[in-house]
Amino acid sequence: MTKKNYELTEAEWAIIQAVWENEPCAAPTIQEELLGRKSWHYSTVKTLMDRMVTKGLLTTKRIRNLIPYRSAITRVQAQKGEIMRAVKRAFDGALTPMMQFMLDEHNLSQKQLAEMESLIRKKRRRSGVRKKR
Amino acid sequence: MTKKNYELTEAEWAIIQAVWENEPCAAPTIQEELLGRKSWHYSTVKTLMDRMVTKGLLTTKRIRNLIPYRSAITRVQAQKGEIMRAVKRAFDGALTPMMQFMLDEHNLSQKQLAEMESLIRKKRRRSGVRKKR
DNA sequence: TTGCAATCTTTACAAGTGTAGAGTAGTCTT
DNA sequence: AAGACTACTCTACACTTGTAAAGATTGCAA
Repeated sequence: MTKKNYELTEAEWAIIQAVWENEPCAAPTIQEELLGRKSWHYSTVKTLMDRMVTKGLLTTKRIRNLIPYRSAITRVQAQKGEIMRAVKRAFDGALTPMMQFMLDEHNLSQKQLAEMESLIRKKRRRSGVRKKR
Repeated sequence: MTKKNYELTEAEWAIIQAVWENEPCAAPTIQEELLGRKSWHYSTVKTLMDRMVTKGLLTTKRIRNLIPYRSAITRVQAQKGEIMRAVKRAFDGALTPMMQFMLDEHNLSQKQLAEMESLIRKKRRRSGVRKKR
């Protein structure tokens, strides 16, 4: 069971998002894709991507003179990592306090609150029946 | 209106937590306080703290040979910063999706869900009356 | 007043991160 | 086959972060 926690840097987030939407894809694709948001030169993007391969965030397999990249982790994994990071640092690892904080500190609209509520209700009903996975 | 977003590093979190609980306090105090969790030497702690002063995370005012430190930001500000960081990077800045993700991906207990629900309900009632601050 | 203990200052260094220039190697076109 | 493209490789450099040793000060105790 892999429980590894991925913590991406700002730049890595930018890259991997582009990869998720284009994989398999070569570095030039990503560089172009990112233009506008990030004005990174090709070598910048390539360097970042290669480092990400080393870290296990992306994978590659050379095909002649082309190196297609793929993501090695899913968006969900990355999102989880980001949340874990926050909860660990700022809330002593306790998720509920973090969620309560969010409810308190960010004023959500009536509609958002309503959505959350129905979501929770659904969840409660389900988890009453289902065994913890 | 200052809306600055503070993003602390791991080490900075450790330090500032100790400061919040002891301020005003000198560097040696913090170093001792942290022993056990972090086996940092005095100069390590002092360096970190001084850098944090430069960054505006702590403040000081020398009194003879003593330099008492105080936090320059509140716990809530720091927590907000941490959350903002996550929501910006991983959820495109949208808070509700992030909360929904948390509900979905981390299986909270019945009790936790119930707590959340009542919290939201309370919030809804209140925000129905109150003007958005 | 001398010395010791407590505290602070200065300097350093390795690893990680953001950023990129310059050069090399396949490939396509004429 | 030579030139032009395209994609890749290598190397570098500044800044941040974690970590700390060694030296300078200050204040109190004897």
